[in-house]
Amino acid sequence: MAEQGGEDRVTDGAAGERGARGQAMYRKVAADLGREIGDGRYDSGGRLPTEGELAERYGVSRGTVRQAMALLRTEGLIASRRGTRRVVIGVPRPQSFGELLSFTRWARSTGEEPGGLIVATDTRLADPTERAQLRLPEGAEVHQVRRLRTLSGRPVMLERTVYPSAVGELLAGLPSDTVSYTVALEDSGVLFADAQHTIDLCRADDEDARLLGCRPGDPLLRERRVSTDPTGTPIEWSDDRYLPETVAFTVHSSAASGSLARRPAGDT
Amino acid sequence: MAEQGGEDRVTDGAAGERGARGQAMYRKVAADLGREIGDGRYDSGGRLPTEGELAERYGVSRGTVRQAMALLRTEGLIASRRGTRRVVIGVPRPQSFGELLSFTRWARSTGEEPGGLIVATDTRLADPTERAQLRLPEGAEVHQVRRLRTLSGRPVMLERTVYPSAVGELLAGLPSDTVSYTVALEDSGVLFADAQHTIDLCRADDEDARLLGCRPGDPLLRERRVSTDPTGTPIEWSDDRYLPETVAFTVHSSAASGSLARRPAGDT
DNA sequence: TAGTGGTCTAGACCACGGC
DNA sequence: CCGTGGTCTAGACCACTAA
Repeated sequence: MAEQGGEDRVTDGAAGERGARGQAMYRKVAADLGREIGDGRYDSGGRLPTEGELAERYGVSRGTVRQAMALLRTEGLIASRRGTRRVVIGVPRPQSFGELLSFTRWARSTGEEPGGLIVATDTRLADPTERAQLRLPEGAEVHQVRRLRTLSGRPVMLERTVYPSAVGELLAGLPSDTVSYTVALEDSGVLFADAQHTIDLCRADDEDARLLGCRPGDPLLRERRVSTDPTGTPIEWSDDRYLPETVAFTVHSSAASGSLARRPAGDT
Repeated sequence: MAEQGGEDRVTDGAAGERGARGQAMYRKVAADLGREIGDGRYDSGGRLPTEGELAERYGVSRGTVRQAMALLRTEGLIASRRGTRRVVIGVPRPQSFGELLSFTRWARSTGEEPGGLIVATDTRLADPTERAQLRLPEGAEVHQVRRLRTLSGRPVMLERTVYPSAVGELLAGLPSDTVSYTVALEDSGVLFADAQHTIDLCRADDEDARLLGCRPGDPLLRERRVSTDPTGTPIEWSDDRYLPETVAFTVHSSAASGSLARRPAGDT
């Protein structure tokens, strides 16, 4: 009767239902509840079923239900305290991690047509900042790509991304009309697992202005990001600058965990 | 030998060490490891001890160690996969949830002297947007406060915060020189548990310009936020506008959970 | 093949909220 | 007082990585 599982694809044969794609049971429970919340089955502020009820409904133990709840909590859908049932505090954000890292995926999810015009590519020695961000040794090379990103033909963002040479070599072999480097990398087995973002306001330099169609000194919303693969190895460092009125970032934070922070302006 | 615990203050008598302030054991383990990571005891990219080692070191079960690890993971300090030890991918951010919501706490943590000049207060019927954000019924009243925030006397941010009337009444009774409303509210038993933030770029209106000392139309970094208490009830809705070069926001996101999202520009 | 984390179970006691 | 979530234990099997 033991019910164990891998993250993907399960040999199965064990008891219990399983998510359609063989996902872990706690993920299925979380996904189901998230969907129900999104469908308005619970009012905002409404009470969820108890752990015991859910455990019985899905035929799992309380621990598994709690794992599902922890997921929903970090996603900002529910709040919980001892003594009372969990309550709904938010709706599912349709944004996946993939859509956050990939301009192409994000654009498509909003119904727009993404485009990318390569402005320049460059392979050279990493400077000290790049070495620090990508955790590279002295003398290491990096591959830089600058691309103008468009939504339905309209310039929206200028992207300057630096990759370690191993990743850069994969990119160099891609067809020149590749829209999404992120997707291409994932197809090559380079998986994105974590990212650290810094969001602030900056001023357009000459290149920004020329490509985005604004004037030097005009304000831009800047997102800088270091992404790492599942082994913790940095695989990209990017500086993305958006024209005003094109994008907003949303974050959930909670006393329980907290991934958002405010910092004095400065570098990195 | 059972080791259970409340979140604060524990009757104790049970086996095992406890954090100095009677915190849960898994929080102590997480805090210890976070400190060690911050002290450079593990290289970035370095491997952590195994679950078993940590369980033995602290005299707890593997489940408790895993709870601690889950915390460190959501905080962006470590990455983990099946088959290999966890690795360090980040350093502890000194920002607590409280410092994120309270300008005063944040300023002090950076060594600056925070100030707040009340520009206006207002009690009136909530407009439809405010009712939606704070989940108030038609006809409900809100209390609005506008304050100019300063760092060491220098204007930095203009804060427009709307509170439900119950909270507003608490604020109305405060001394006029109260620096931190957030701290005052917490002292009154109004606790902050969750917040949903939206970060984008906006243009200074006439009031912004007059108070912040810039010109109308100048760019500002805007953070809008709805905070809820542990019961899931919204307790504030705020629109904070920062002068450029004063602040940056940092966020960690991961494939496992994800609290950051990118959205097309628009309302809320 | 051995080491290590991912998933799950079954049961226990406790703290808190609300009736 | 009772319902509910928070914390913890002890043990199990599995999937994945690396030697």
